Amino acid sequence: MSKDSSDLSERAQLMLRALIDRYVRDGQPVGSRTLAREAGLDLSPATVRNVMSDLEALGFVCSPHTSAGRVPTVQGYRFFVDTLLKVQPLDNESINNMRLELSLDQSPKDLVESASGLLSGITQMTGVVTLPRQEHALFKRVEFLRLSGKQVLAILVTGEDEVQNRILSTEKEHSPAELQQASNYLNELFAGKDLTEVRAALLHEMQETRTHMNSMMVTAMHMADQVLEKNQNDDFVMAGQTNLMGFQELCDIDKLRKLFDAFNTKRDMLHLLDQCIHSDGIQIFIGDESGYRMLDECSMVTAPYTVGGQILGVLGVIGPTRMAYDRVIPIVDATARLLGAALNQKE
Amino acid sequence: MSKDSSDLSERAQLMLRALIDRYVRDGQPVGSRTLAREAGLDLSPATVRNVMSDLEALGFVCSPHTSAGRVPTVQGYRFFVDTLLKVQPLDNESINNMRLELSLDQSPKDLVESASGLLSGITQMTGVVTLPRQEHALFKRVEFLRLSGKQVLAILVTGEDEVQNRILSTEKEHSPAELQQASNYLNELFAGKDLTEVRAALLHEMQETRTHMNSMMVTAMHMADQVLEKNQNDDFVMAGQTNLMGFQELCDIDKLRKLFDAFNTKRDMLHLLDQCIHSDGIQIFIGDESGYRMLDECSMVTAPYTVGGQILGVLGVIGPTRMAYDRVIPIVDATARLLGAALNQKE
DNA sequence: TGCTGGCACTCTATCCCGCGGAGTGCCAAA
DNA sequence: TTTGGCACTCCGCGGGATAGAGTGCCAGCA
Repeated sequence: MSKDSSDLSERAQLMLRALIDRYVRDGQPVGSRTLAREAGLDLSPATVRNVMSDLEALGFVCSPHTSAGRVPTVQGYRFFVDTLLKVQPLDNESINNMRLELSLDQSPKDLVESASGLLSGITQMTGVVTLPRQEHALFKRVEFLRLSGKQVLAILVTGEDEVQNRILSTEKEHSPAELQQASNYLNELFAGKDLTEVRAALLHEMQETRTHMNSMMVTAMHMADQVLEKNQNDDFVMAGQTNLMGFQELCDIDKLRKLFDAFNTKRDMLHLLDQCIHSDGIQIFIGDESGYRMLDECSMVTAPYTVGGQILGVLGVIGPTRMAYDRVIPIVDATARLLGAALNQKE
Repeated sequence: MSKDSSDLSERAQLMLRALIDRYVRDGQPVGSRTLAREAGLDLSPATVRNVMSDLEALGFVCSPHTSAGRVPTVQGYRFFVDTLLKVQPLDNESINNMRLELSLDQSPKDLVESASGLLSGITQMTGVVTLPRQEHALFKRVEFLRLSGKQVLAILVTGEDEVQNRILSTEKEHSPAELQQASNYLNELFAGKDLTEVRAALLHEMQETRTHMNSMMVTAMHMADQVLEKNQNDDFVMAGQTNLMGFQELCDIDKLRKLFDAFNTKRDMLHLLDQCIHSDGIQIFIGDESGYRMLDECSMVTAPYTVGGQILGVLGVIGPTRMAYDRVIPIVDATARLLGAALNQKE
């Protein structure tokens, strides 16, 4: 038999799958006797041991100590996920229940909360969902209100009545009439475009036609620029963090603390989630693959969610490396679809 | 010696204080020998034992088992806090550092975050701060923007440029001109009043002068009512939850989980914090005094923060029952003052 | 009357020991 | 290639034994 992992004997693959199945179920190292019974291959423990030895040589399993059974390694899980895994499709009832949960009349923010709650509720692990990016939302209109002094309140209405406001500091005081002019000008110019287009148009206008602009237009452009500048929706929502406290592999207070600290570090989490937004399907980080130490004992299964083909964000599940990938993957997948659909109805 | 706790012998009080001091420091039951050394009373361990026996009879201390030292009970801490405690005033440098942290140009929301971070950072426990109530904020103006259909965006500007917006559903479609009229009317009527006054005036107007109102006024009133109705700022910010993972008394995964779940239950936490907002000074819940099971092993020290004599919210620290109250109390107190001051500058 | 030293007692934590169970690796036989 | 057998290893557990810490009580002393 070749030592090349790419054509592992079918029997060995079966055993690896059985071993992971079993280990995922009860978290104990799996011995040859158990596996012989479990794998359904009608082999003796001794034979199983030989196969296990091969799998160990390939780095797919290892034993915590001499006389314990075997445990899957990160490479083992990886191989399993990449080539052995058969996901269990979700039954319609579950999907309908999920759809129901996401179909109530909710704002995008609420939808994201619900989705994250769903993920953690169903998987009994931690759910995470980024807020939808606004880049491709439609510019509907902008209004400016004069506050005190040089402060101006900008109100940006996008998509289907999503509202954001920012307070701008202007160089001089503007009269309400001036502000009205500015907003009229911008609304005419940009109505119906999406925010990236608006941004591009803005840049273009400011560079090319600077000479043809009167002062009102300059002001308007300048304020619009400020409004769009801060328009990064870099945030996410988590749910069910405490679910992870139930797993023995995380019962160590110290690991747990690192993990929770990581959860609270927005910057790192966003960076991690950002890595998933570009792959256009399910993405799986197993153990230390994420590159973040605090997630060493954890895996993350993510999927981007889209509206009209545009990726708006990512969602996923974080749990111990020993998770039921075949169950989690379709759940993440379905949630991403349903969230996309729910957001679509709003927009 | 009388058994009445109100006039515990001075010596016994000294010992109780010494015991709590010591126990707070290292978390181990305190024995008679240690205490004899510590209390500075030049007594033999045997004498100390007699006093301890009295303290135990009074319910101020107890021993985890026959041959362990003594540990303060909730009643012990309570008596200590109520009558023995001498708070250590904060040195000016610390206060200045804190003031610095809160003096940057920040929105109220950011200030609250900073305050909560301060509390958790300095005490190495968990900080919690409610968002400032808006009830006494000044009504500055309101604007209405027509969105699609019967949706109207209401923008309420209060205090020093605090902005809130709500989306209202109206019964019929209003033209921009109608909305302008309505906002003009309300702005004239309410400018400069605080929100409770506005609410009261609104109620009064709607009941008394209904007959004299034209339809525009009715609309305006109705919309104002909707705007104010949802204006409850029921939220809080926590920081440093993971700090609590460091304490042995909470190393039990199960307790920890209950605690964290409690933290995530907004409703309960708000209810708890609400109980503190009415007492006009430092409030201390020790152990099960809060009435919430999940906080049984925890204490909470809170103080309301005020601007111009009005209580705007509560802040505090949550930590193990075994906390250095004499250190925590002045920190909570100072933070409340500083946050009040910082908010005052903004308003 | 209050303080003290002494003494017996109790309870815990820790180490060590021995043992059974589970599982492995290797080997020789089928 | 598979299998049964066998020796070996390691973990986990229960059972003393022991040391340490601390208590309660008592009798003596100021």
